[in-house]
Amino acid sequence: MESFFKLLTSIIEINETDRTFIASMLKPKEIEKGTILLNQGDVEKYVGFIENGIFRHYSINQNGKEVSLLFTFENWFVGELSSFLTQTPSYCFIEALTEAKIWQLSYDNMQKVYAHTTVGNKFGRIMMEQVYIRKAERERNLLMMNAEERYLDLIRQAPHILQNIPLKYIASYLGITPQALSRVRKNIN
Amino acid sequence: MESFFKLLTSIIEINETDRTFIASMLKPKEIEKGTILLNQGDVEKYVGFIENGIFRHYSINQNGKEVSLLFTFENWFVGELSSFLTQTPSYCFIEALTEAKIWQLSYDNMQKVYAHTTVGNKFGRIMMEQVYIRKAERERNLLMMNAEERYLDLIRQAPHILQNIPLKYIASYLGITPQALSRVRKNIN
DNA sequence: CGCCGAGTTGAACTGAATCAAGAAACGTGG
DNA sequence: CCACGTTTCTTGATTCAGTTCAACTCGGCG
Repeated sequence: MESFFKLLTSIIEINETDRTFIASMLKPKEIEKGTILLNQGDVEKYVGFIENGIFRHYSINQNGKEVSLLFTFENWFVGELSSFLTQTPSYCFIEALTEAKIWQLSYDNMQKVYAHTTVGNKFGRIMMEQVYIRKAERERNLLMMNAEERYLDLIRQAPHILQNIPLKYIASYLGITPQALSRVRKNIN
Repeated sequence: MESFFKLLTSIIEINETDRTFIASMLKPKEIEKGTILLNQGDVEKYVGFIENGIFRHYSINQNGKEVSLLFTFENWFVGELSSFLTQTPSYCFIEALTEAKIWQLSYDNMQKVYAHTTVGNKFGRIMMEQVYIRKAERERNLLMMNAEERYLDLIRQAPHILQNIPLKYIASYLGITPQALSRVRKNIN
């Protein structure tokens, strides 16, 4: 739990009361490798702070095509935000790619944090700003770069992904097939 | 300015003091059709609430390829958020597709609103949640749909775009050429 | 009128998908 | 620790969605 407050206090000062209040709402959860944390169609009830472990967010469309949307690592959050924020069914799955430990905060408790702490909304705003910026950058990459450029950008921006995630998932994250990624990698080496 | 407070009060209650404080920081701006509101490489100093008018956000890469990233309409905001929030150079342009009137809030004044009003952070958080959700949906569309599906989704979700924006811009928003869009449209009619 | 940008249509081309098969890595049970 | 089966990754051949290049139509505006 310390790692969560380390992130929090790097963004905002927090008094002891708020800290105790928030701490009381975080529930630890140990997760086995391969666990599906959230199913497509279910409502996301939690956002989890990752103490350790790696998660993959992915979606499957009507034709059975699967795409990876996000990989999340320690000291960041796991959870389907679109579903969590609106409390409507999720369009994506979340699975644990490794065993993991997270600290979960339920939607109801999140609302209490927003209502009863002085820091909640500011912290929430700044977190949302950060995830927004990442999504906006991804939109631009998908629209303006070809497969090779997107791959090069990924290994520049997030080399830890390459070291920890199977290539087939990286391929679908980049919007290409594993075969195409294999050829891109062959080409640049 | 009423339309801005209408949106604000639809999300959060606001007292007279805060309202007056925020109102004092909004500066009106009349904009001619074709005006470039923001240049690639410049830092976005304002976020603007659109009283009327239509704007296009677009980016141009090294190869001269231009893509439209966002169209914004009345009762919503115009401004390059990634640049505004980080106060770093923008990767995109904003142009007025029509004449327009907006209410501008500078970055410095925005910080004052966050620091000195009780509603600022909550309103900011909820706005960021909304723009995040839109971007996440767009990411999914770009990764999971082909050109025709993206077009059909656009006219379903945002028919006003089709009615107000030249097809060449819609094409690049969808990530395709005007020729490809023309063929998609021919195909579905 | 004539010009100019937007939109359409056609033909050739290309980046990436698909289909298919083999090689390498991985996990599991003996 | 090895053997076997399974999954991941690679490579080749073919196909296809969308690009590029080029020409033409249309509508608005000087």
